[in-house]
This record gives sequence, structure tokens and C-alpha cells, in this order.
Amino acid sequence: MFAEVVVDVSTNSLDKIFDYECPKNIEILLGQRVLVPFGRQTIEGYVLNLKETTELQPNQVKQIIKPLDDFSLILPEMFDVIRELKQEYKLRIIDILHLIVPSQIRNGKVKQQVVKNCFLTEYGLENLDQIKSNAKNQIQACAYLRTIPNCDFTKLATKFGNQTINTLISKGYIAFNETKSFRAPMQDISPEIEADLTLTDLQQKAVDTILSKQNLFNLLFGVTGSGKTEVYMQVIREALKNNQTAIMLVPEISLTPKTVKQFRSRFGDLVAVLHSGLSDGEKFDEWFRLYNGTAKIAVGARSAIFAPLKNLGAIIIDEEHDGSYQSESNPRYETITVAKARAKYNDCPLVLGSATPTIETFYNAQMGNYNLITLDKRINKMPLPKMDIVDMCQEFRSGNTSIFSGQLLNEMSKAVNNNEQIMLFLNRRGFSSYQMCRECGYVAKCTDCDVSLVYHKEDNLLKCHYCGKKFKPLTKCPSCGKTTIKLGNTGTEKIEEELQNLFPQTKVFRMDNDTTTTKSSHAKILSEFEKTKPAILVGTQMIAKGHDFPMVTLVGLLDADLSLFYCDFKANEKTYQLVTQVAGRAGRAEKEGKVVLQTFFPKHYVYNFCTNYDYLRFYNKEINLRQTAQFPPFSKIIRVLVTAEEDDPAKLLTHELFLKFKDLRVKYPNDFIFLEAMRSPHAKIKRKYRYQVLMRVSENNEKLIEEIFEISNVINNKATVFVEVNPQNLS
DNA sequence: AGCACGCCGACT
DNA sequence: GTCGGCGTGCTC
Repeated sequence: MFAEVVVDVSTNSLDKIFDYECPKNIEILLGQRVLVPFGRQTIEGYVLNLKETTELQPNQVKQIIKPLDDFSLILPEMFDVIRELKQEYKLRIIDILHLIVPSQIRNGKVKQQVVKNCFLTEYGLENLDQIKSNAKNQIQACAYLRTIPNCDFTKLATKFGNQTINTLISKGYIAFNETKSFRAPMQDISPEIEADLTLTDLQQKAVDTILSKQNLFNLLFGVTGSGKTEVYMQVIREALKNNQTAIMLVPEISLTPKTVKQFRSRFGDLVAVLHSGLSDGEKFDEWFRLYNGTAKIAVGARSAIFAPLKNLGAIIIDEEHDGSYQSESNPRYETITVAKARAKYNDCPLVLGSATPTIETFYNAQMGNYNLITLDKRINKMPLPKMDIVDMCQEFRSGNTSIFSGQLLNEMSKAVNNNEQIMLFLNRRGFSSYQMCRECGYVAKCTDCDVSLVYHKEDNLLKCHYCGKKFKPLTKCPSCGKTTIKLGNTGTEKIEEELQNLFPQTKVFRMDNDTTTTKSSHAKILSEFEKTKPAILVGTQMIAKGHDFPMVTLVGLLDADLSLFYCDFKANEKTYQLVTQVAGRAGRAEKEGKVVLQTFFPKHYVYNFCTNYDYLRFYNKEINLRQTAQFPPFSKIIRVLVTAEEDDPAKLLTHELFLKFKDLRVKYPNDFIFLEAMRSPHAKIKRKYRYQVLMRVSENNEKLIEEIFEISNVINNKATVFVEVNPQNLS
């Protein structure tokens, strides 16, 4: 018997399959982790296939040393997933396996526990009366074992004493056999189980459509508060009834104790939660509960799509448009690709839910690739909060240079006086406050990265948000020598300060990357805020998602535009999603909510559509633009990034690659929409110089993409090349 | 990735 | 004469 093995070394040159002979005496399983001799070293590998013969000469084949676990780590359906991810993102097989196999197993952090299962021997049974009458513990232990024939050693030892049991073993009364097992997963007190809610007609229809599987892929398009979650739960309920399992994905940021509790109070211990906050042991326990079938529902963020569940009956991706479903660091992949592969393998429905689907998803629905299910009624029949657009240019002209418009201030005082809660939102770039010279326009930049430094008042330092390097604030301009240094944009920190001055009686909370260094501080701020009235919460993106604060009646978007002029074709889409999401925070209870949206471009169509909650018209406008300009989903964007310690080698290699791509354009004249080489927008990050070639190519020419990857696979000891299809950002 | 082989410069 | 620099090539 021979095994096809991938070795656990993450390099391009080793991304291939090696044949090994299986040892004669031990059975090797498909998908098992094995120890193999490799060159002059011994390393780990994974069995991807088993076969009777090999094409290699006998003297070229080495033998597997031993299996490293006594079970397979790769479920059969994962081989489909591996194929799909390799095809779609050209990932190395070993990198994909690292997604599938929990790191706790790979690093040996969680070991299998040896359980000694004790029982009375025949000798013991016959000679029980031989035990000395003063050895009470020994007698009791034997009596105990007679009633319960098999018992774990540690349990016996705690009951009757370590010594007692060991003596009985050495005397031959008791024997044990060893089995490997995993630590018993933490069994918290089961939550109180709540009954399923009664569905509205619309919800019921949604559930029925999903379960009918007329199309495996479904887009559940529903406004905030339309009861999508209940639809998910009842689809999962149906899967459980058929003795199937389910995966429920939520965005990283909304994977809060509250979400978890919601699922556990419906499905109890059948729910396993997978997220980064768990300890190694806990993470492994949850993984294994899913693996062995004790738990049947995996709730988690992106990585939970790899949950080791067999016989899937439903895969649900909530808030499908959320950026966290696309991994930003290596290996880069999109959750949906994995989800589709698993749904196909199991013939189970995949549900994508959102109030603001990505343009691509909605396009797929329009094209009939996904089933479109619309929930356009809110369960509580409350109107969506009213959004007011404030023209900040107007404010500026009339002499208000503060970040708060007159209208927002007015609404804020009203809310405070009514003892209500307010959320103020400033997105990422607005959070930056940089130091610049009034005289010559010099802006302080990081020496390692080509980005502006951000001023932090708390520790009076300039910090780089890319590499974390810290600098002393400027006192005079290094460029012109003048002392006309001022602070640029207003950040959350400064807003907090101003609010405190404006509303000295009101408690102000701030939430951003600086105040939430630990997981608990995050939750702490939120729970404090929840309890306080009146109160104002200022924050970045992270307050926009997931959290429901019924007492929030006013939401302010201090500078809605900041994501609009991001040099990215998805800017409009992202702005629309963000505004809708933020608005959804207002007025979740009986009181009607209000949203004040401050912008310098009040006439921009994005604001026009989102203040009316008119996704369809926004989509129509946007998809037309995309089609005209040949952007995704009508094309694929490919980015070839070249980085190097020095500027010249990167520049040179980029140019070299660019020329080759130009030749390729001659070969495929109809498939190139765009091709350009340039310095990366962030020309230097972490001491590395960055150049890139950007391409837009027609959507369905696999061969061309193949060739682009081929060309980019150069070995150069001065510079490294990295290719990405449909990158998330171009910085 | 490792690790060895291999071919050139400055040292006990 | 050798010790050691890192370029190149291979790993079932």
C-alpha cells in the first residue's frame, strides 16, 4: 500500500505530492497526519490518497514512520474544499490543510489523554475475601467496581485514594486497559431552552423555499429587524430533525456572548462555538465535540466554515456582505467558496443573509445563480429610523468649524434631556489625527512605512498604525524649520474631550482600537454604556455592528464621506452598507430612532438611496456603473505585489513582470481591460518597498489567470512576488 | 524550509 | 594547506 503525502512545509517548491510506502503492521488512514522521512530530516505530513501501486522505482520510495493521531483529520468532503481553494486562489495544499486542521492539534498543544479503564480481574472476583478486613478502602473500591464494572482510574483514585488502587492493581485484583481519548469538553450548565417562535407568513415562506432546495444557494434579503435570525434557526431545526448538522457563521465582530447565548438557549449543548477568544483547550474541545457528533451546530466567525461536521443540513452566513468573511492575511480565501463546496458535497442549502448584500451577491441572485428571498417587513412593524442629511459645507460657510453640526448638537441636547442614549460614529480614517505644518504642508510620516503618523494624546506620541512604531511629536517642522505645527483631522479621542465639555453632566464612553486592547475591555465598555442613562458612546466601525442597545434613540455619523473616497471601486457599496448598518443601531425598541448624517457631499447618490433605504435602486445604479467600467462582477482584478528590502530590486522586478504581462496581452487581446505597473499606494510598509502591477481581466478566462500566476512564480533573492485575485484592498 | 554539496577568499 | 562564505539543488 502506498500513500500520497503532502509535507508540512509551507513553500511553493514543496507544494506537491510525495509517494510513501505504508508500514506493514499499522493501518494508515486517508487524511491522517503522519511522520515521514524527508531528505535528511523527519517531518510531518498528511495523507491525501491511498493506492495499491506507485509509478516510482522501489528504491526511490521511503516508508511512513508512523501515524501521529489515531484518527483522520480530514473529512472526505474537505478534499473537495481543498480542490476548490487550490483552483480558485492557487493556495498551497499545506496552507489549506492548516485551515482545516486546528493548530492545537498540529502544534501538539492539546494531547490525547490516556484513560485507564479499570475493572475487576477474574482473579480479583474469585479472591475478594482474601483482602485484609482492615483495608477498608480496598474492599470498598472492589465493591464499587462490582456494581460499576468499568471505571476511569482517576475517578477511582479520587474516591478511594491513589495508593489503594495501585495496590489492588499490583496484587492483581484490578486490571485496566488504556484508551486514548480527549478531555471531556467543558459542560457548562445547560441554558434554559426556549421554544421556537411562530413565524410570520413571509418568514415561513422563506423557510419553505430554502428547504425545498429548488436552488441550493439562497440570498435572504431582509431589512434590519425583519426576522432573519428566526428563519436561520428554523432551517437549522429542520436539519436537526433529519439528523443532520449545521454551520452558522456570523461576522467576527458580532460573535458576542449575546449571540452565543441566543443560539445556546435555542439548541442547548448541541451548539459548539468556535472563535479566537477561546483558550487552546477550549477551542480543541469544541472542535472535537463537533468531530465526534456530540455537538451538531457550529457557531462561529469565518474559520468556522471548516468545522469538522459530517452530514451537513444547512450552512448559514449572516451579514453576508461583512468584510470579515474574506481573509485579509495569508492564506487569502473567501468563506463563500468553501461554503459552496461543502453545500454541494452535502446537497444542503446555503443561506446568505443581509439587508445590504454585496453587489456581486445580488448580481448572482439576479442572474438566477442564487434564489432571491425577500423579507421586506419588520417584525415589530416599527418604521426604520429617519435619516437626516446635514450639509457640512453649509455649516462651514455659516461659520461652524466644529465637527458637530448645529442640527446634531440640537438633537443631542434633546436626547440628553430626555435621558436617552446616543451613539456617535466616526470611521477609521476619521479616527486619524495627524500632525502637519501649517506653513509648508509637511505631514509627519513613519520612517518604516509610507503612511501618516497618528497623534495619540493619552501618551503624547505619534504612532504608526501599520507597524506600531512610536515617535515623539513634532515641535518644529523638519522640512521648513518653522514651529507652525498643528493637529489635523479630529479623532475619537478629541471628540470625547469636546463632548465632555459640551455635556459635562453626561457620561461619555469611547470605543476604538486604543480603548479595547483586551477582549474584556470591549465587553466592559458596552455593558457600562448599556447601564448608563443618559450616555454618549463614541467609536469607530466596531460599534456599528451587532450590538443592540434598545435605549439608543440618536445615532450620529460625524463624517460619512470618509469611506467614499477610498480609491476603490467598492467605495460606494461600502459606504451604503456602513450607513445602513449604523442607522440600524437607532430606535430598536418602542421609541422611534433618529439618524443624523453629516457629509460634505449631500447630493451624492449613495446618500440619496440609503436615507430612503432603497437598496434596489442603489443596486441598479451601481451595477450599471460596474458594467460600463468593466469592474467585478464583470471582470476580475489581479494584483501582483512586489516587495523588497531595497527600492531598486522591487522596481526592477516589477518592470520585468510588467513587460511579460504586456506580451500576454498580445496573446489574449480581448481579455485585458486594464494593465498598469505602479508604486503601491503605501510605498513602504514595515521597511519593505512595495510596487504592484494591477490588471483587470475578463471574468472567465482561467487559462489566462493560470499564466499570470506562472509568470509571477519567479525566484529572486532580493524581492518577493505575491499574486492576489480580487484583493480586498489595494494599499 | 532545511540541509548538503560545491567552488572561491583569508587565516592558524 | 584548511576553515567558512553563501549560491544551487534536492527532498517520495
